[in-house]
Amino acid sequence: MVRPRKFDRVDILNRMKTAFWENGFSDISMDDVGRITNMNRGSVYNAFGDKRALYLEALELYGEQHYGAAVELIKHSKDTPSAIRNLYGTAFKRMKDDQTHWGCFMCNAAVEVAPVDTEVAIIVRENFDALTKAFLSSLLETRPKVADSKNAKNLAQQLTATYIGFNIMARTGMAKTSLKRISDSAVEMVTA
Amino acid sequence: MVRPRKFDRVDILNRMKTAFWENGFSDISMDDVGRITNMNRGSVYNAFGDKRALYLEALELYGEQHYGAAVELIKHSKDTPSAIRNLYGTAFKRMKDDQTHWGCFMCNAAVEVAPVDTEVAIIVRENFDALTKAFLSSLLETRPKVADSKNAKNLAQQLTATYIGFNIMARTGMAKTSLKRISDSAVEMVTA
DNA sequence: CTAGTTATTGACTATTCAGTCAAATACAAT
DNA sequence: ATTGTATTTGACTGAATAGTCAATAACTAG
Repeated sequence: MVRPRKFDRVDILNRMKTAFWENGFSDISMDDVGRITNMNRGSVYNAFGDKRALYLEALELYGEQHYGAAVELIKHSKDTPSAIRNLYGTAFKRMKDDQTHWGCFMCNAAVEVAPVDTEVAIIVRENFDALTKAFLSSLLETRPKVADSKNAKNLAQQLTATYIGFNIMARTGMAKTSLKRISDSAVEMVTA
Repeated sequence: MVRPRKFDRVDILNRMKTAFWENGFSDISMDDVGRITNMNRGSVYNAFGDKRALYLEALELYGEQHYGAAVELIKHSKDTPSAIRNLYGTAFKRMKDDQTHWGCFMCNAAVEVAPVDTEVAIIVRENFDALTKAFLSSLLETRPKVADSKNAKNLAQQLTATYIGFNIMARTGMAKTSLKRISDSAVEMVTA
């Protein structure tokens, strides 16, 4: 009855997730989008709306994938120190796969877009908060002594700030030996 | 002998520092620059070169002012816990003055420009490193027990990461009560 | 007062940008 | 095979972009 789509929506969003992650919102043009997705300009507008809507969907996908995975990883780690090791381990692994240093799309959105787009600001805060909550649960469940001696909520919030700072520093091309210090210190921080 | 300049170079750079800090590089046009500085387009090019050169000077000025001040503040605080209290105290004070949440120009540059401009990347890393060195000196000199029990270099690096994360989160408009947790936890971390 | 030097001015270019649209197309149900 | 419907296409628009330049203005040393 209808002409079928030539493209896979999820595949397109994954490609745009990567592109926006690397280059930000402003430095990706709709011409770039066409090249990256192999879609015609008009088809993109027909399928996704405008550039901002496309960015929003890509960012939400990133959140589900990366922050969702981080929360799960923390939840299923045997205790907070190993949760932190696992979390930073995946970040380091990604830096190896593609010699570039990408940092974190959510953090980039916080800097570039959140101040001028309340919807983006909300998404970013929600994802940060989810990470903090995961740290907090982990502490309360597996490190009650640490949680008690240090104010668990404050500590969880700082662990999120540390993770964000790590990703910003990674994006500047800072040496891995320096980056490693951050995760080591974070581990030490939650080790009774 | 020569026609004198109508403008004060330092004043112009301070204005542009604020503008780039708030809006980033891509979202400030040369028309904006003209409006912000009350300078004619051509005069800007004559005085500063191109947009990138202007951004570089503004960023370097920010580094001297803010990171320079932070390093001095840490150096002249009586110990690391109070250094951290003082550092975050100035950040909170600024957030009060202008109800907006600016975060940190250096962090914004790390995200938006550093990945595509090696000179900016170097400036950003240098400023981050200066902060880390200041934390390290403070620890070694005023908290030798903490420094010894925890690996001071790792800890100093994490304190910088925490500060960066704090500024990114501030830029998303996160509640001050949540932000306060970060600095409280950082203080707790260096309290023997 | 004049000459020499640099700053200012605003109009100009050529490019890039996000977004639009009418026409053509591909399919599947009948 | 025909028809109905959503998708694709590429040319189009108008606005915004960074950067240029020749003419003009302002000052001061002599």
